[in-house]
Amino acid sequence: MPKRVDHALQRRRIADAAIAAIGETGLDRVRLVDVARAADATTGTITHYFDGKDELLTAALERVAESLVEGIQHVGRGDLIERAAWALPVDDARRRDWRVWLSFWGRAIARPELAATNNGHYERFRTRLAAAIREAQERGELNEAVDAGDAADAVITAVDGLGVRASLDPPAWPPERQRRLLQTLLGPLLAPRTATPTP
Amino acid sequence: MPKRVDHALQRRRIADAAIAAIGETGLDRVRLVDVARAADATTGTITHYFDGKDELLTAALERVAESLVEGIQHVGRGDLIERAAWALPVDDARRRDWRVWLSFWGRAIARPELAATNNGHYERFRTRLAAAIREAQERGELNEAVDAGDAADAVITAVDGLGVRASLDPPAWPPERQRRLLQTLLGPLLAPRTATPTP
Amino acid sequence: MPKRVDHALQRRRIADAAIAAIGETGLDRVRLVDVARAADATTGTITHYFDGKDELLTAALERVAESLVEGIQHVGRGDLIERAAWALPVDDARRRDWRVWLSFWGRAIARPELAATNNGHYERFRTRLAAAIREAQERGELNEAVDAGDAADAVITAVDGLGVRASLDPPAWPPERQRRLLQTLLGPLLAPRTATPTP
Amino acid sequence: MPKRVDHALQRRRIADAAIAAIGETGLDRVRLVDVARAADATTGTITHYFDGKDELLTAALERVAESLVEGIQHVGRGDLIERAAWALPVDDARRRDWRVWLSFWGRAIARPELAATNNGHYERFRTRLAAAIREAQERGELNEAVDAGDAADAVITAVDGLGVRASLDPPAWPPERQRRLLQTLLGPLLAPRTATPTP
DNA sequence: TATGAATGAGCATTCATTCAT
DNA sequence: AATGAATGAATGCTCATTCAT
Repeated sequence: MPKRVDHALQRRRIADAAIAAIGETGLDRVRLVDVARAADATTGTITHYFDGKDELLTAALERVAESLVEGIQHVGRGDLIERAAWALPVDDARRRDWRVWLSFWGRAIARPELAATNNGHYERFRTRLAAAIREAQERGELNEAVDAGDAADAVITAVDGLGVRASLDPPAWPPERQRRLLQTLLGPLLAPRTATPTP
Repeated sequence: MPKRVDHALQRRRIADAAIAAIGETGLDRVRLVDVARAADATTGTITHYFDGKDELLTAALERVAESLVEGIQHVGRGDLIERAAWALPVDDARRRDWRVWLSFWGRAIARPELAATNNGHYERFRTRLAAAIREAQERGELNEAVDAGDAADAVITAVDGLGVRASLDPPAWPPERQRRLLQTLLGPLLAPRTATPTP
Repeated sequence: MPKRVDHALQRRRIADAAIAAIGETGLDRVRLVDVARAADATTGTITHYFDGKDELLTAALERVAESLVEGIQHVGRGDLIERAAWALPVDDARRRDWRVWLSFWGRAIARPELAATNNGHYERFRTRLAAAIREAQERGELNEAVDAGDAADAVITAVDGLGVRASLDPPAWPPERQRRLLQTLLGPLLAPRTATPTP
Repeated sequence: MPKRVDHALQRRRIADAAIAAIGETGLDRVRLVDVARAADATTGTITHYFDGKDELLTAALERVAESLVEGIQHVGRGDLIERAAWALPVDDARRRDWRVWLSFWGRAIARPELAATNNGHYERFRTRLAAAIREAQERGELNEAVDAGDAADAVITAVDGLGVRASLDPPAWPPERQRRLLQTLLGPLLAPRTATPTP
């Protein structure tokens, strides 16, 4: 009887190895062998599960996006800003994801398909986030004067901006500082109406 | 005597060509020939002025950083948020710069020297920005309750986050939408104190 | 399972091809493709077995040194000078080795590591030779008045000097002439004392 | 009035610079710029005086050969072996010449014209040397039993063999050791017959 | 399935040579 | 005569991909 292998599982295993390798070597420099080594496999095996390097790399990106979405969902309910803070590069796993995420931006710049994938992810983030914001507004937890879609964009923007900065200069951006700046940025905007100006 | 050439000028010319080529082809894919073609020169000429591809590419990054700093300074005084908006990918030149800037982040991830250069630029942005904010606060134009350094970080973060998003999905982010979101994000934070809650 | 290949054997095969190519084209002009062609392989394959051109070339040198040492050992016992003559460029194989050997001298001139390798080989030649000479002296076959180390140096010097000359002008130096000159040079020095003429 | 330049002098100056550069960088690695720098000129100037790199390099070799011949002649008369010893790499100038000389052997291996030039030099050395030996034999200073041509070959061979060894491992071969070995090698062969031991 | 040897296109880099000034 | 900017051919090296076992 031939060795029974879970195809999907193997793909995930290798994609994770790719994430590790990218974080280590950089997206522009990872070789298939690097990924192979990280997956404790050979390049031949990788080719067996992925149709070329590009597909593998894209799979790695998908993995990161998934992990982000899943993660945020599991953070459970609670203060919106706190939940958003979970996505920042505040621990090793998150930092690793950010390094990959960031690298793909540069790549997407000149590759419409990649950009499209990326934008799709953002679309999804935005939709979910807007829904959550609307609910919170209805519960009176957030400023109701702000359009939920705009607020979602604001959150995404703040997280992205912070993610970039902290990913490139981790020593200067310990988790606490990241959280504080996120609060500084989003607090005044999202705070319940009573905090809003009265002309 | 051979043709007299302004060395520094030539370097700038070629670095600009590199920016164009990167914006076109992507940092990870530009070949020296692409830059050469864009500069109306040959690879040999490039080697004459730069010590290899890496040096050329880094010079391109420097050029972008310069152009950003210079640009912002020339925007003249006026509303701080308006001035910051100038740096967003709102026109062709700015979009081009952002494409390059963004690409380098992915590269810097795995190259400490590049990351250091990048962080140096940010340090400088932050310092200048904080000074400007402090002045504005003294003139009563900005919320004095916010620490100038924190405010500077907030502005940078917002601009970066927006830059990323708009660079990867330009059709969805016309200049007006970018400006509006920037205002949404930073307005509440920087608005003069008098505008702050009263009841 | 992929084709099973003896790594060491392949390296030897390719190194031999390099020797052939060097002998043909000259050390300063051999290209990787030349070696590849001679080995009936591609440059990619060579890179698979050697870490760059330098390593390949050095391996070729090692191979020549080995073949020389082995060869001399197999010549079996007998007259010392006759055995030394075996190392001269007197047949195709030996001529080929000499062409390579010679070429490396010029290279070693400006590369300390190469010079060191070279000197290491000489050290070994000298040690073995001196031992052999000492034994022969004890058997009364050689002049006992000469220090074995000095005699070894003399033999090496004579062989080298002749090797150079004959390698660069083979038509003028048929094997017989080489052997005769070697005998002329070393005979008087090594001949048993009693063999010296008494008028 | 245009600058008056001694064409031949300039050629010599540049050829000498080439010798220095070769000794420094190695024949296989010298670039025209290296020579230019050593000559305190530019590559353009070199092209002006030499018809390409090959011609320059060959001129350098000629220079070395000349300097050797001239030198030996100026050593004046006296013991033949002592005069030959002058040509060994025993001082900086001689060492420099040897490095160049040696390098050309490797090159000549695969270039018949170079080999021919080289062999021409040897022919000349041999002729002169044989004449000197014949004279010395007539004066009774040298062993008359040896053919002058053979003796000349012996001297050349010994000097070459020693030159190689000492050039590649100068620390191990101080002038004194070189001279001693030369004496050891050639003494028994050239010594006047009466000087031979009689047990 | 998995392996890893072999391939070969792609590219940066080096450098002799040309030539306008 | 001299300069040095510009050229572009030559070549080593990298690495994704293929495929026999």
